Amino acid sequence: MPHTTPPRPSDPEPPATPTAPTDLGLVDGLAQLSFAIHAALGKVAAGHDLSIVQLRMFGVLRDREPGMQELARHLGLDKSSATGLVDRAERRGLVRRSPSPHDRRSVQVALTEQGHQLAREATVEAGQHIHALAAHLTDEQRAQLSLLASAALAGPAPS
Amino acid sequence: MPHTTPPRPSDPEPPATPTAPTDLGLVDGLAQLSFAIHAALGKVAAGHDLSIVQLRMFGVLRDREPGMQELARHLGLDKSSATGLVDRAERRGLVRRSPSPHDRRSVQVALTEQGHQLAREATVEAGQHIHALAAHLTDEQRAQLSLLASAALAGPAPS
DNA sequence: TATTGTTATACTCTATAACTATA
DNA sequence: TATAGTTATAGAGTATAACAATA
Repeated sequence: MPHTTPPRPSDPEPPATPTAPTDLGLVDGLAQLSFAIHAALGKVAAGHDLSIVQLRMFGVLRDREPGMQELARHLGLDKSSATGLVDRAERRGLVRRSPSPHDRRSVQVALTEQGHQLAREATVEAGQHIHALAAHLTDEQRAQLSLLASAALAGPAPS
Repeated sequence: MPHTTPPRPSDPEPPATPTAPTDLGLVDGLAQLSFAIHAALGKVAAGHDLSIVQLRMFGVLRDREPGMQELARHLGLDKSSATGLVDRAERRGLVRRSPSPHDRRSVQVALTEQGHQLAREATVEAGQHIHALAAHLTDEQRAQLSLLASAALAGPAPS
């Protein structure tokens, strides 16, 4: 587990040498990039009084109206965890449970209009933050990075 | 509520068209890659009955013997959060608190030998997992990805 | 007065197990 | 029996506020 100290807002010392692109290596580079992105998404979420998990749930619900079990599966959680997640969002009027027309045991989870609005805003902000991370790369570098990230994800990865 | 992170005004190219297709690739690609890496690190941590945060703490303690406040700062946490973190690790014999020789208010947090052993193992495993994510890229692509990730991180930390 | 660390409190997130109501 | 969802419970992780000891 690489160290990956996240960006500290209180860091007193500005970088003395601005442009010294040291290669951290694949593992450390990706790990640190991952934490940087995670931190950025956390800020976006916090700006709307949400957690990262809530934000991911909103991402899932943008395109779907899943049942609780399916929602949990999308997020990699147990169904009981999804219950609380949806409870808290529902209390704030961001999502809604509706009875499924086909199965009386099941519910359909959907974003409310307010939830959709928030999801749209957060999507834009997340894009800005992530884009800012790559702001000083050239256009070509950004394109390459985008391509390589997609390529890595496309592979038969998981262990 | 006190979210004072406005979008970077220095962004040179605001999206002229409503739906900027070029950026969506970058943003989604990096976001998903970030989650994939996070998940991989989570598996490594879980394999040792640790959380990702504990794993990061171990990374910090590999090179340092910080005080509680400094440890918290490295992890981006409040000092009160670090108390519990260290408590739980100490109960398992993985870290140790020692009185600071210079400041009687302060303690020094250090890995025990068992903690060091675990940190070494986890480092190796994390490397393997991240490598597996990029296993089907060519050597050149991996090198590029490594370089681009480092370059992105080297830049002026945004937001 | 300021700083270091802990405690008290409250909340989110998470899983396991047990429960209900369907199927 | 099997599945969908909830509840009960327990624990980690987090922050804020208040506190004690020390600087």
